[in-house]
Amino acid sequence: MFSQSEENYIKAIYHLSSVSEKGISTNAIAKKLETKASSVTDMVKKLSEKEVVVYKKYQGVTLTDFGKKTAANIIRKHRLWEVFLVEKLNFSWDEVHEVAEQLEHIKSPKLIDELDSFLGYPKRDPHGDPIPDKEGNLPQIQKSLLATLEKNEKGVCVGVNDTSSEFLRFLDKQEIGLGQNIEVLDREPFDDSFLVKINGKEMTISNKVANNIYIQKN
Amino acid sequence: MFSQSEENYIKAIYHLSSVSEKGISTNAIAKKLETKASSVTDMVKKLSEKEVVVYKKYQGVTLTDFGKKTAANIIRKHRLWEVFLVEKLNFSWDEVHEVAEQLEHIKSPKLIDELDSFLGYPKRDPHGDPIPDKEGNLPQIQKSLLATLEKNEKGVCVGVNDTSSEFLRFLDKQEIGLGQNIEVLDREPFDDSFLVKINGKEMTISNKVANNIYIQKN
DNA sequence: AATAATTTTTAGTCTAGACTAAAAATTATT
DNA sequence: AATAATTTTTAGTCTAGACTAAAAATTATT
Repeated sequence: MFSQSEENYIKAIYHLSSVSEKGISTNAIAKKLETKASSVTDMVKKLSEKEVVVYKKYQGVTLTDFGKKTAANIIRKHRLWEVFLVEKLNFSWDEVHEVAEQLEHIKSPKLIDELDSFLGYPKRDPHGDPIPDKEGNLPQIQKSLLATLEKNEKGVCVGVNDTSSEFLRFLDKQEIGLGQNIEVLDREPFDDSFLVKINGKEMTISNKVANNIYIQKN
Repeated sequence: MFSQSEENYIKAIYHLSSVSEKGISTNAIAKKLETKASSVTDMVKKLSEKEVVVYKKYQGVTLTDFGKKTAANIIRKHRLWEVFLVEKLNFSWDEVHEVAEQLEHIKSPKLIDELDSFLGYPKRDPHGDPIPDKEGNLPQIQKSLLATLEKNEKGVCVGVNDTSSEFLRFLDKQEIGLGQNIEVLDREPFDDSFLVKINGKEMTISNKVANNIYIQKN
């Protein structure tokens, strides 16, 4: 059994691992968790004791298989709760994150199994991210950043990179959402912006935005 | 905003207050929370600082109006989550307590309002206890312990005193549940047991059990 | 290769919330 | 009313998890 604090570290390391592939630095973890590197060093030693991570001084940290499974389980809970909030409690996708941060720490296997069943075994959370199964397997869908599409390529919006309320509310305002068809009509070299057709509507999209929308090509 | 620990103290004091009416002793609180009186003294000073309780050394503790409202809010959350677990997630009434103990600490007014609405604004939790409204008002129904009924008195089972899984599972086994009609056919002076008819079925009930079932007389 | 800059760890503190043992206050008993 | 028993508080510790400042190690730069 892990404390909330330990769980937050495990989750942070997991998320950082999916980007960098090799040892995660204490600094990177500190930044993600808005804490200090010295606090991270302490915690990482503790997690190493508990066989959650492998840690060698000055070498950064990697999750063990046990650690990965633990992380997947926390993320499973987080994402299932997000689905619940949006589908059942009228939350919008930009409101769910901080509540799910709390709910993910609730300890009860029955609760989460029943919730999964109650929600109809959803495969994705409201931001398009896949929900790990009970064993911690996370179906990896292949998706591309909108920013990587060439002129005339088409696809469906399947996820977002930035999940901040600011970005999500921006998408709502632009009426951009999951499941919509997107076609790149043109790319503007001057500012790397995109002329796209989203759900039949033409619009210009900045490079920053294009770097935060995931597309499944078709 | 209160810590989980502070919330647990507030809740404990609230529950003890409904029994005793006057200053709650640190010892009583310690017993309820399975901690030591010295720890309680410390916490009670802190809660007094925060205007949640009135505390005079050696005089016990009483909740302020603010404290009562805070307590009612925690209990509201606890009981709404219990309804959710039973109605939506197939928990039985003896399984909900410890999960609700965790869920009651989740901080999100929207969450709890939406949950209330999603559940259809329930008035009672699965054990028959009333759910405080948003303002902290708790509709007090008048109910009597089965043990206080005279021969030939009748009523409906509306609640339980002991909410331990052991007792609740015992009631399940005896097929005794909320909403059922109960009639006292006879009282046995020898062991203070009761001969009752519950839902048409005659049975003998010990004094201990009769002291843990609430009846609304009719 | 030596030095400078950066990152990471160590050593020492702090706070919340628990604990034990002893002291102080209250309540019960003679 | 004095003493005994009980309850409550105080004083001092401990642990988890945070922090700062300094030391040590690593990495980058000349």
